[in-house]
Amino acid sequence: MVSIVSVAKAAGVSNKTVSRVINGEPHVTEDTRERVEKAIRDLGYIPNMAARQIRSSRSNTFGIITDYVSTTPYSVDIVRGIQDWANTHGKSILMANTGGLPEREAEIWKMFQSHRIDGVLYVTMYHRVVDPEAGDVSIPTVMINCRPQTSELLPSIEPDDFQGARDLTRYLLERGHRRIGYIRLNPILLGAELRLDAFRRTVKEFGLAESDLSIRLGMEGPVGAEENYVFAAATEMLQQKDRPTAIMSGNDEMAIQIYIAALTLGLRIPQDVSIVGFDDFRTVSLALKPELTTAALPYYDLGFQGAEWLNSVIAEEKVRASRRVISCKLVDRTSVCSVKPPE
Amino acid sequence: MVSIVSVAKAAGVSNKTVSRVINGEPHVTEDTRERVEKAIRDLGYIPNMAARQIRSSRSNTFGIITDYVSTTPYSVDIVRGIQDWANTHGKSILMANTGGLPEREAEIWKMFQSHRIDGVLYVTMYHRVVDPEAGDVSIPTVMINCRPQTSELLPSIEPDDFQGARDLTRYLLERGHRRIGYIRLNPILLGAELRLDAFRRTVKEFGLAESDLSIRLGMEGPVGAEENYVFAAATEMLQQKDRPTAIMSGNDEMAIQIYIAALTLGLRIPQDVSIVGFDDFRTVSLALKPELTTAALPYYDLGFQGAEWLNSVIAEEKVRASRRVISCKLVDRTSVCSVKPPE
DNA sequence: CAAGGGAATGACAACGTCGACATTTTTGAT
DNA sequence: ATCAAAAATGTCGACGTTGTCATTCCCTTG
Repeated sequence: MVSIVSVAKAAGVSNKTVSRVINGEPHVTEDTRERVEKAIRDLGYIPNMAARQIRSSRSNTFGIITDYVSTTPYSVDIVRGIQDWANTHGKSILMANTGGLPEREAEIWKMFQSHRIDGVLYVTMYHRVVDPEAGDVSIPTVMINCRPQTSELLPSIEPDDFQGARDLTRYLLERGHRRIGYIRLNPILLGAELRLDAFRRTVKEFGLAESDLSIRLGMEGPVGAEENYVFAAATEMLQQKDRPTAIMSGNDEMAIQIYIAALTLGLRIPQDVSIVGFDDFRTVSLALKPELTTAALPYYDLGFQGAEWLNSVIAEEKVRASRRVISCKLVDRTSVCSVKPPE
Repeated sequence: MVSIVSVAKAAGVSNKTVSRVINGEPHVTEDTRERVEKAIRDLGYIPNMAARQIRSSRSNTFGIITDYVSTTPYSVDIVRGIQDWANTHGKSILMANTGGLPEREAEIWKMFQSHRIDGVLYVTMYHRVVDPEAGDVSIPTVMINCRPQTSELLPSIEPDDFQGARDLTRYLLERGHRRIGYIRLNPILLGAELRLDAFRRTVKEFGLAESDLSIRLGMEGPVGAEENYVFAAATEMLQQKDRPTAIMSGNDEMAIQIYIAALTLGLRIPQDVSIVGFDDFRTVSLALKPELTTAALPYYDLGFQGAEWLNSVIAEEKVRASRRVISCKLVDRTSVCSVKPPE
């Protein structure tokens, strides 16, 4: 393998000079620099990160740990965001997936340490504690899309589910909807509670009574094997005498079933029922006709900013635990229409 | 940082002996081994991959290059398959995304070489040539879910779109369907042609005439910004006098629109129209009611076997180009019903 | 008890890079 | 032309590991 030494030989200079050129250090004549650069090109030399790291004890590599995230299609954008930041800042990404198995997670931390990664991005779907294995070693860590259960041990960055759901609720209220259905997300998801809470509060602030609301559980159980009540719940909800004029869906995916339930009952969307989703999972929200009005989860930004944050945590060499929240943008499409105020 | 030297000191042996213990080499007394292992535990020693690599010029790391794959939610399973194989075989995964930009791809190859990765898994959605930048350097590479355009330069592993579509077509024919609609995938996708071809041939073998078929283009244009004709095409197709009794959808995602079109026209699924998808993108296929009969793309296996293959290519140190194909499993759900044969 | 042989252990160098420091060359002011 | 300061370049060692080869130890055999 061509090393710095061969380049030095070819260019007729010392290794150190080559090193200087590679790292853009000063104190090199323009002439020498060019000669070295030519030698580098000719020999196809590429610096050896391992050797570099062994000297500097900096690997310029971030680790990503995911649990089921890579299973849930929406959140690939988190990873894309991280990659984009890393790529444009000369960092590499080492990636591993726990599949939810604690023993595998322990292995992964070990593997990461063994690569002497500079920091970890811990990406999960759940509100959970980072494995002690992790906490012991003081690798800078930023949690993305989740938060440490044990108070504020680690920095975390999350979507603002509350704000997203509040905006969506207001959106419906402003358009005259007064009987609103709500089909709940699987309660094990961190967002479930936040969204429902936002819905309840916003609606109450506006003066609606509990009896104007139809709230149903859409799903429950472990990820990948959940019980699915959405279709049944939506059907039942829409057959009520005073059926809701609008339904908020826990997420976009569940909205598919609500659409089908409504259409099967012969209801038109949005004239007879308006529907809003959550996530802006475009595979779904754009496939539905009429296209789904929803709140976009800022997955890409979560990843991008998470990586950026991790980098600064590493630079400052102290982990300032705190929580950041990124807002969800309301995406206004065509699944909602206005309702005449009651005479 | 605690190194092999500190362990040796603590255990009162030479570094080499510690090295022997770590790598499970013979010629170490049980007694010594235990003493060393204790020292390792006490000090929390973790081997330094970079140093190891510098000696052995083996990084035990695979690189994954993706283009838009990580954007398309279905294919995250490829990555999961790779990770699972890697994890259970002591390999690490370095990951990068081109976003379709050739210049970034070049950078990524450089980054990979700089980490001296052992091999590359090239994962894309398209039928395309690997960048010359890649071909020059002789890093063992396996292509997943795509194939090199220039004949058989590199090993590739793909889903058997043809077989999947043939099985699905037969499935419909066996259930008495004789007028069948087909809504085509975006032609830039490798699978589009294969699936349509399989459909056409199977139907012809069976003796149907071209006039029994309604074939429409569902989407076209660049990924992420495609024109979407599915809903319109399905609506039009289902309004024909002799409307199809079954529709094959280019993929599951497009089936959403077909469902909605059918329901909006007051047709029942499957009694009035049967529908089949492709991919088994469970987020969709299980959300649709009735649940969608479809052909499961073997994404996980593609990744898992791709990694395994790459490993053997590395071991043999010669790249035997060839193509492997993994079959698609038909997933029989409830979106199809039998049709009485014409009297 | 000596010799021989294998098992256990150790000393040392080398991998590729860069930091600390040393040396040489150039520059500029006198 | 002289000399000091600055710039350019070089030497050397260390990072953590393991391969090569040497050394020490213990056991077997005669």
